[in-house]
Amino acid sequence: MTAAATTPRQRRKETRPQELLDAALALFVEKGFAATRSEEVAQRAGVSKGTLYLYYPSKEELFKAVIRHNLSNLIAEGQELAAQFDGTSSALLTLLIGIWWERVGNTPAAGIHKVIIAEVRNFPDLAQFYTDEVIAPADQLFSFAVQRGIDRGEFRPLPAHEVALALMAPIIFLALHRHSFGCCPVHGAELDPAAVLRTQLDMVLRGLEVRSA
Amino acid sequence: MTAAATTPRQRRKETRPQELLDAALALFVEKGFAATRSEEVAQRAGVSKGTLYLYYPSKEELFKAVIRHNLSNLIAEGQELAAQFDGTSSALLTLLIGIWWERVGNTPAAGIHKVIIAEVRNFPDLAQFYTDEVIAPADQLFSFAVQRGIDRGEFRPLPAHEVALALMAPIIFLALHRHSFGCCPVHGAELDPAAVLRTQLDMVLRGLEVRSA
Amino acid sequence: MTAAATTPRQRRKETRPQELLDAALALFVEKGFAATRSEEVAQRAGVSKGTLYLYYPSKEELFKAVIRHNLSNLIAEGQELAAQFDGTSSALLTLLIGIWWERVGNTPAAGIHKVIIAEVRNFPDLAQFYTDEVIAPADQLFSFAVQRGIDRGEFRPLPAHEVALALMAPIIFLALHRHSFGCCPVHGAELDPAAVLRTQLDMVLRGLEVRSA
Amino acid sequence: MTAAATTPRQRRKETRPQELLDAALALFVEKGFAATRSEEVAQRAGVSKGTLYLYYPSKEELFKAVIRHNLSNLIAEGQELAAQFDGTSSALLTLLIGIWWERVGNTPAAGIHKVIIAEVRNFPDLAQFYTDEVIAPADQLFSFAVQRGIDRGEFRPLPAHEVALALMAPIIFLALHRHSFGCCPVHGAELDPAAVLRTQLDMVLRGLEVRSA
DNA sequence: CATGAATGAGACTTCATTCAT
DNA sequence: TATGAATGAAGTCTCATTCAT
Repeated sequence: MTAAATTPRQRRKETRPQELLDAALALFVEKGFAATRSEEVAQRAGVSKGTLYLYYPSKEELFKAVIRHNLSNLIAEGQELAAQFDGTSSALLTLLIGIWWERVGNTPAAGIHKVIIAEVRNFPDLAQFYTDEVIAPADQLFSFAVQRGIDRGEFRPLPAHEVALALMAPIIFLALHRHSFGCCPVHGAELDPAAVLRTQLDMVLRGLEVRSA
Repeated sequence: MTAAATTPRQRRKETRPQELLDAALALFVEKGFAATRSEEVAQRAGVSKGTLYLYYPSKEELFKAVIRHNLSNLIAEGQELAAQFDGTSSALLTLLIGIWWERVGNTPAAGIHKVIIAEVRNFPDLAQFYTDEVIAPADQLFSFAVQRGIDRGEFRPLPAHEVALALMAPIIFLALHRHSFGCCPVHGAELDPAAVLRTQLDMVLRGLEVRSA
Repeated sequence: MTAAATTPRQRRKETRPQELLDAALALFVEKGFAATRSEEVAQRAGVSKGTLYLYYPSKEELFKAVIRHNLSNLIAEGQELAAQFDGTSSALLTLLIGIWWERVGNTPAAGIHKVIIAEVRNFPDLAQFYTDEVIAPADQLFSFAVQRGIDRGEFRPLPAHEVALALMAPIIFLALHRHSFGCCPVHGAELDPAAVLRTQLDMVLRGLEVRSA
Repeated sequence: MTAAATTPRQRRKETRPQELLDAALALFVEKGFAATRSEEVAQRAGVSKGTLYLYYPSKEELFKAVIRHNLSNLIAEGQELAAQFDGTSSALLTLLIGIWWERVGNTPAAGIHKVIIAEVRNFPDLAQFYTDEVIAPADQLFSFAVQRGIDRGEFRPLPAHEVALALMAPIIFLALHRHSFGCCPVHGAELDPAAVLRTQLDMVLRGLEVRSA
């Protein structure tokens, strides 16, 4: 009856959005956007269905918030990092991919891409939002790093954008796998993600670099 | 006696399955498995809802039939081809990928993988079916071709299975893209698929081959 | 190619109605009227769905035919028998019930009453038909036999119609049981029908007869 | 701001189950289990289809709840009463049957047996539930009362279980009739239920009692 | 006569969203 | 703010009946 400095409920109020976002991320990734029931999101966040709608006016807006919260910021960081980077372009790319792996690839956030790919055509607004907020900036970031390597004579003069895609392909491939077959106990689809990622990037970088001799 | 007031009610038992399969493929790829209404499939095939269920006892069985019809056979062909192939392993891989591109990548069938990835977790039976019928055999096929190259001294001695994945990654990446962002008029996500595929595989093969000098 | 005196198909044609009626009786009794699919009836009779509709224009007409074939005739026979009977009224009733048991109670036809009871309210036409063709005549038959006993001083002077019901109740009870719980392997509802019938009728007749001393 | 355009949307969690149970009982008895549409139940209870499913997860569970609510409790009461009863066994049986008539026979609940009989074979789960919850206990109750009469020398030493059936037969017969032919305006099937019941039980008891002289 | 492919109304159940409390 | 009861549109699948062959 005597109030603590901040009662549990008050403290709760400030962290609600975060809790909802986490719950939503987990469920969207697990079941997809359409198949996730809003009640389940609320339940997992420990609130009622009504409360969810108090914070986000619809399931679609909730998903946008999830994307913003988990990906948009990260990409911005990457862009700053790239702008100030000092070492070789191979090192830059390796660093960027390492960061991605740690902060996204190895977390539930990697599943967002799967969800988007699956439902683009049914939710065009969502698709456009994701393109603007995530795909375009990420593309730009990798293209920049590749072009930097070409300009500095480290890489062969290939079309930067396509090379960027070649670099992102294994990343995305892995992210998709981890959140589809990788999750289900489906016999015959096991993978060691870190090893696969290393092998693939190694191969691509090796094919990209100028051969000294 | 007067002009027909109702539907023609054509009888075409022979061609129905094919028509239904085509309609189903198109819609599953466009909207996903769960989001495709069975009535829509029927309509697109020019029949009534009931007729669809005359041929396939459930939406899930319909999807399995789509997979079998579009992918299972093709993979079997590839396996035969690989077994009798005579040229270099690079040529074999290039040929296999070329065939895939022509018969799958460049057709709606490429979208099946997207659908599966999206819905594995909600339809485990479907996932297992796809793994058994498509993923495992395809994996085996590419691994075989890579191992052949290693055994014949054409490729560096890398783990065959992981290299196979590196080869399939761009294919799958492309297939996914073509049937997600590539379909929507989403500004900023355009791609020239054939060119991308060429670049990526080129890079991987280049990284794979033994350097003579 | 040379025709036999009667080809199988020709012989079939004459027995079709009988076969359809038998199949229908079995299925209606097993699953009820509404729950029996007409296709199943056809299948069990070894013909196609269309053929069934060639002989009976609707499921309802088919059921009426089943009733007529299995019950109407029997009751008419009973009425003739009662009219000419010579012995005691107890003997007459025992005979009538014996015949019923042999020709109806112990055959699938006993299930018809269950079906009717279950679906009267959804199919009033059927109900009226059954009342006119079966219930009323049967009632009349038993009432007649009871009244005969009273008139001849064998039975106490009770209201004949109500006594008739008391006599029919165990019969009907048994028929219903045999075709509901008695069919399912439902633990705790087993019964020895013949014994039960004997006990019950014994009791009723004993309560009905005039006590000599 | 203007007059409500939509439904009142009352909130009455407390009274809903009772209202739904009543509506369900009425409709199941009128039309049978399979033929009753869940939407109709909801409508009759004054709620929407969705609301029904808020309280009972399926039509089958709804029916089970109806059975429990209307019969299970009553039988338990009867068992207590029988255990403490002091008078003759004839009086006990007459009392039990009187209670049944008042609380079940003369209410819609009497129709439940009809529904069950009609659909046992199509819904085995329901049948088993009814057997366990109703038939077995009722059987036990009547058998107990009969055996008590035999043990106390009031009744002839007949097999108790079969006598119990003879006593229940008219009850059930009546219940079935009241909710089948008795409901429809079917000419030729009228009955005065109370009188019939009296006549039949009288006769059975008369046949059961030990004759003093 | 016989067939069985085709139809389409209709059943149960789910779930995003609203709103009275 | 927070709740959770209530809504109703929508989706899968069934089946009596029809009709072209």
